[in-house]
Order: sequence, then C-alpha cells, then structure tokens
Amino acid sequence: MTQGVVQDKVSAALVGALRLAQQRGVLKIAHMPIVSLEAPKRPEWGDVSSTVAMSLSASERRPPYEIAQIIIDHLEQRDALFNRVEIARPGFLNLTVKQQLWMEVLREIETQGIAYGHNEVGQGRRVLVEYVSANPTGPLHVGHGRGAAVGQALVRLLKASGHEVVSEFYINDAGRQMNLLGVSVLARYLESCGKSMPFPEEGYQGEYIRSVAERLRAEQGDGLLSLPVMEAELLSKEFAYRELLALIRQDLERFGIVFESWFSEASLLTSGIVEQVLGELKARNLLFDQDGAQWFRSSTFGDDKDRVVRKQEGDYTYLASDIAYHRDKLRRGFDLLVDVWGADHHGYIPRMQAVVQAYGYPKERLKVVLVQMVNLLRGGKKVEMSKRAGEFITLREVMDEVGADAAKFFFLLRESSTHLDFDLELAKQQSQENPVYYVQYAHARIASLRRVAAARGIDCPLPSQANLDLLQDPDELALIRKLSAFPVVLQASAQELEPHRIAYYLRELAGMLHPFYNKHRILPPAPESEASSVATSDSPTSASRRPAVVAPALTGARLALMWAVQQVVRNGLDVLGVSAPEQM
RNA sequence: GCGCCCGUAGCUCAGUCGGAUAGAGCAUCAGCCUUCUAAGCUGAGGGUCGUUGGUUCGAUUCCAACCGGGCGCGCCA
Repeated sequence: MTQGVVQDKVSAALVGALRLAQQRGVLKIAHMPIVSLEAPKRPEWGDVSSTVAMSLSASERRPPYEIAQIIIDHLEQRDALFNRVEIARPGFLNLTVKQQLWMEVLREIETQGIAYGHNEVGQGRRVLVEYVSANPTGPLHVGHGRGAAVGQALVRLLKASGHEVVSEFYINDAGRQMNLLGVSVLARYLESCGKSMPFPEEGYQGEYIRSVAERLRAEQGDGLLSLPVMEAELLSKEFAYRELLALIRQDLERFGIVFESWFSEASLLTSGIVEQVLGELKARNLLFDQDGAQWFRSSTFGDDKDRVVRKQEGDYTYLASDIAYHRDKLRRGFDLLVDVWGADHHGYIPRMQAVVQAYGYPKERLKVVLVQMVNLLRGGKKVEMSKRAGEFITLREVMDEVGADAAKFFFLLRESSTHLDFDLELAKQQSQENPVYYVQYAHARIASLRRVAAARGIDCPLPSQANLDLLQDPDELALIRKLSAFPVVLQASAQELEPHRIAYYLRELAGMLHPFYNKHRILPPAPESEASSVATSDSPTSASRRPAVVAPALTGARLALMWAVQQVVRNGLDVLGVSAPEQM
C-alpha cells in the first residue's frame, strides 16, 4: 500500500505529529486515522493536502482549524520536508513539499523500471480470471472483443498488484448450440454436394458456416453422404468445433491474448463430473425434485428462486455444468474467482454466488465483472448488425480496419459496465481526437527526442545521473507529481477491477506531456548550418521564434524527466495490453 | 409487478473511505509549423451534477421517494 514515495513520507510525518501530540496529551486520538493525501485542484493549495484535521474534529470535539494547528506545531521535520505549510478554511492542511523531495519519484521510476507502479496488495493471493468464454459456434464478434480486452487488462492489473493469476477460457462446447452447429454445417455440406436439404429452423446462418462446410468437404469428399444422419451430424459438429475453436484462438492471438488455460464444458459432462457433483448436492439436501425436474435450492442462498439443474427430459441445464465448473475452480484453491460476463447475464449473478455459498465460501469469493454492449459506429452512424441473419462485425474485421491496439484502447476507455460507442472512423484517425494515438504519440515523441539527442551526440542521462535540482519550473513539478500518482491509480484500478482508470490516467499524463513539449525547449537548438542560410536576423518574426537557449545541464535534467514520463506511459499501456511504439 | 445498472457541459464520459470555486475529450469559435515528429499546441464560450426531501459543519458522492432510460426476471446459453 503506497500513495507514492513522497506522499508516504508526508503521511508518515503527519502521523508522527499526531503521535507526538497524543504523547504530550494535546490530542486524545482513540484510533490513529489513516492519513490519506490528495492532490489539490488549485496550485495555491500546495502540492499535497490532507483532510485529517477535519475528520478528527468530531472525535476530539474541537474545531478542525485548531487540530490542524496542533498537527503543524508537532511536525518534527517540518523544514526538511516542506517549503510551505498552511491551513485553509475549515481545516485543510495544505502542504508544499520541498522540490528535492519530488525528485525521488524520478529515481524511484528508474529503480523500478517496468515494475514502477506495481504493488503487493495481492500478497500472492491466487486469482482465476475467466473471460471471453464464447461458444465455439462462430467467430468472435465485437462484444467478445471488449470482454477480451477487459479480461486481459484485469489479468495484468491483478498480476501487477501482487496476485498470482491464471487466465482461463471456458469453452461452451456442450448442449443445443453445438448440435445446431453440426446440423447447420451438415446442411451446407449437403448443399455443396448438390443435395438440397431444408436449412434448420434456428441454424447458424453466417457465411462462415459455408466455408467450414467447404473445408469439411475438402477433407472428407462426399464421404458423409453414405453415413447415417446421426453420424454425419456428429462428424460435422466435431469438425466444425475444431475449426471454429482454432479460429477463435487465432483471433485472440492476433489480438495479443493467449490464455493459460482452456476448460471444456463438455468434459464435465462426459467425465460424469456433473452427475457426481449433483449427487453430492442431493446428499446435502440442496437439490429437490419437482414437476419431473431437479432443482437447486439457490433461494436458500439469496437467489430469488430455485433453479432447474435437470430438465424433465433428463438433460442437464447450463447451470448444472456451471455448478460443476465453479466447484472445480474453487477446488483448485483460488482465493478469488473473477468472471467476466456480458451484461445481459447479470441476472445470473445471484445464482452463481449461491453456488459459491453452497460450497461454504463467502459470496465475495466470486466477483463478476459485467461488460456492456458495444455500439459500433462509422462516422457517427450506427452500423446495423443482425445476429439472426448472421450479419455481425467480427473482432477480426475490426482489427483489420483499426488495428489491435486502437481496438483495445477503445474497449478500455469506458467503465466496462456502461454502453460503449465505438466509432471505427475515429479509431482509425491519426489525430488528437483519437485517444489511442494521443497517448502512444507521447511515448513515441519522447523516443524521438532521445533519438535526435543521440544523433547530435547529446548525453541522455537517467534520473540518477542528472542534476535534478535544475527542475524547478512549475510545469516540471506538475509532471512529476502526476507520475507520483500512477501507483495509486494502478492500485485503485486493480482493487475495483476497473481498468478504464488507467486509460484515463494515461490520457491525462499525455495531456500534460504534449503541452510541456510544446512550451519548453528540451534540446539545445539545432546546429546553425541547417536553418540559418535564409534567416534574416533582423526580421521580428524570426527573432521571436529563435529557440531559447537551454543550458546543457538543464537539457540533461529534462531528458531524465522525459525518460521517466516515457517509462510511466509504457507501464500504463503495458497493463492495458497496448503497445508503446518507439516511432509513429 | 419485482430485481440490477444508469441519469454530470451541445455530444461521449471521468469524478467510491462525503470536502475547497464540479473536470476531461470531442464538437463550435479564434489563433500557432524556418525549431526536439502539427499524429502536436494556445485561447474562448458552455452546468438547477434527473426531481424532491433527509442525514451532516459540508452531499455530484450516503439514505428515501418519485420521474426518465437500459437490462434481467426460461426446464435458452
């Protein structure tokens, strides 16, 4: 748990002051509060502030202002840490930290490198993140893409927060859907053999079914014609399953996602595990028979009603295999299960939490992250999709059009539980309207700066090698303060399972870098030979545009600062699974 | 009808241990390339934080009711 290197020191100093005041009997302080600091909105309020005096006011039965004054009076290293210590109206403690102290942020970034911002709040707890989990009945569409981006970001986020994480894809390869897939492919297969067969009522219409059938025919020739229908259907189903799962895997890889584990629903059924699990529940009186079906007593664990696990005809419902699946996850010893689901499944949450509780765990052991629908737009106009007609935009098409990085970043730009407008034109655009490029450009721009510096033989020191005392400009300090906030953002993001916070942070950081770059000269002006031949030195415009002189030591310090910004941009993008290009 | 989510600038949205004069991007308007990438920057306008009550020194944030929108309420997944 860190608030940043500087904030931690300030926080410790304030706690020290409170302790001292307590020892001297000036304050009672029954419970030592957590002194959290915030970054004030206005520069005149210092660079860190605390509301601790206000929160103590009630229990101390004194006005916040007095308490703030007491804290200040008991600060032991006041002059070593602060330039200014002020109290504002009700009892805000506004602190301006010594500039040298902020430089530790840069050294911290250098020491930690790609791990800067990471934390250990997970304490090695084991987490299983299950995401995408699409039916292998067709290619991934845009909605899956968002789930994939969110899931991957969660995995990385949790890993960066000291968790041991396994990512898993639950293959819904059992039941009616798969049978329909087999029938659909067989129908197209027969069609291509010249035999007409009425296409199944609710079959899969997509064009990809035809190409699967074509490949089946290429492999088997007309062989299926002579088989009994049942056998031909089974063969078609298995063939299609292999083809489509491979397709899904390829699409995910192209998207930069590789799962550590794949779990088959069908395996739970064929191995008899589902049956066994239901037997256990039955023995514990958690199942009952009614109307010829078998029910799970989920209502005793907070669900609205009980749910069927075995239908009248004897088939298991999806809930039955989900019970077995989640029992398996729990048995594997995970401290936390994270399921990433489409938001339309939200009514299913109490049911699954009932399952978790039936196995003796608190329902918080399962956390469900909901991912809302993606509204696909093109130049502001809605792209119509019809799932029934098999007309939908696939993830692959989106990647082909805008690239995997842009797609991912857009998917992660909003809180996952809210609807997302995804404009393909915008995601393709290479301008500041496009937040992906805006952020990536910050990284590339700094890379470019260093390339130019290297080409001119200018030294590019790391923070530890630079004279950081020269960084005194408010803009420089503001950047450093922003960098110091990254660990806090990362931690909150992991804790709340909300990766979009990282995306926002990155946009803000880039939004500070670009103006800085524009305003402050970093490298000394280019050698005269390139530009001066035409320049008329008495022209007022040319005079006003003459580059400012930058002392070599300041160049070094600023390059070190830029290096740190670049590192943090990279770290943030890394957590989101988005690349940080050296050049754009 | 019951349950869950949402209502913040023209648009899309940030803002979760309650804090100071409510933020960003886009769009609009007016400007900036002889310089380290203009894939960039500067400036301007824009708000009853859905409504009404309650708790509090203080509410966009917590509570209640209501209004408006989305979703769920299958022996489908």
